[in-house]
Amino acid sequence: MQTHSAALDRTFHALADPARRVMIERLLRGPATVSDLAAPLAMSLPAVVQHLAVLEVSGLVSSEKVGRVRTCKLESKALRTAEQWISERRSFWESQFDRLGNMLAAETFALKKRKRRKS
Amino acid sequence: MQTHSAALDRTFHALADPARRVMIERLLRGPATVSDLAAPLAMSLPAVVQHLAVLEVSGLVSSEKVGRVRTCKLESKALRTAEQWISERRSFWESQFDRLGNMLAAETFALKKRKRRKS
DNA sequence: TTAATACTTAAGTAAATACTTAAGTATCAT
DNA sequence: ATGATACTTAAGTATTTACTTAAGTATTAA
Repeated sequence: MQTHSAALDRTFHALADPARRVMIERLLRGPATVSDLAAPLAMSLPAVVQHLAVLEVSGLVSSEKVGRVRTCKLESKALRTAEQWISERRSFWESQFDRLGNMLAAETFALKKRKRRKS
Repeated sequence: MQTHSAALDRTFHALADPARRVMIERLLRGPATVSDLAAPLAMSLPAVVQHLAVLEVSGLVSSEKVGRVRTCKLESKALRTAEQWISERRSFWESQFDRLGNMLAAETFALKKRKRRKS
């Protein structure tokens, strides 16, 4: 379990913006140009290019320029890594206790704590 | 598919910081006090409290104060929502094409584009 | 060759982030 | 009552974000 990961920082940060998620959504349907990505967004082209840079640095998107057109596409690896981080932790958490077990664990924890304090 | 979600913004943003992920990691093992969460982190207590606020606003963590001690615990709902957003998109993307199909789709796209341009 | 297209670069700004230190305020233990 | 504990609040700062407008630079089309 590696929680200290600059890659995860970048991926989650990239996903934390609605404009960038809209761009990802568009790329799910297939490759797109910068203009294509900009079309549904209420902001200037340079702003979109900056969002694109965040997506590329995170590894979520790659792009290539041919002629004057830059074509962007999704890279599933980063998405998979982020999903895995969450998934591993969520399933650990959910399997560890059911609703009742959770309460029992909390009691145990409180008890141990009291003992530790006294010593 | 709802990509415009302030809740997702907050959850992904909360997950984008290594200190906050360490705090989550600690909470996977069970409830913890603010001091417990602060212990492994190289920063002041107020800084930790600020991170905790981010986690609480995102819904990833809840806390309750009893006496002078605030006890924090994980809430799996937000984690599940974030995981779902990624999972839905990744599986859509991955099922849509295999490596070869992907290339074919890219060709088709380029072709359509050329036609559009000519009309 | 000229004009339009598709970005790109640069520079500036307002707001949000991630901290800090200093000074509180309730509890709890003695 | 007094001091120690466990936060809390306030206020300040450096950096990063998320934009903007203006002015480029290649390509492509006419």
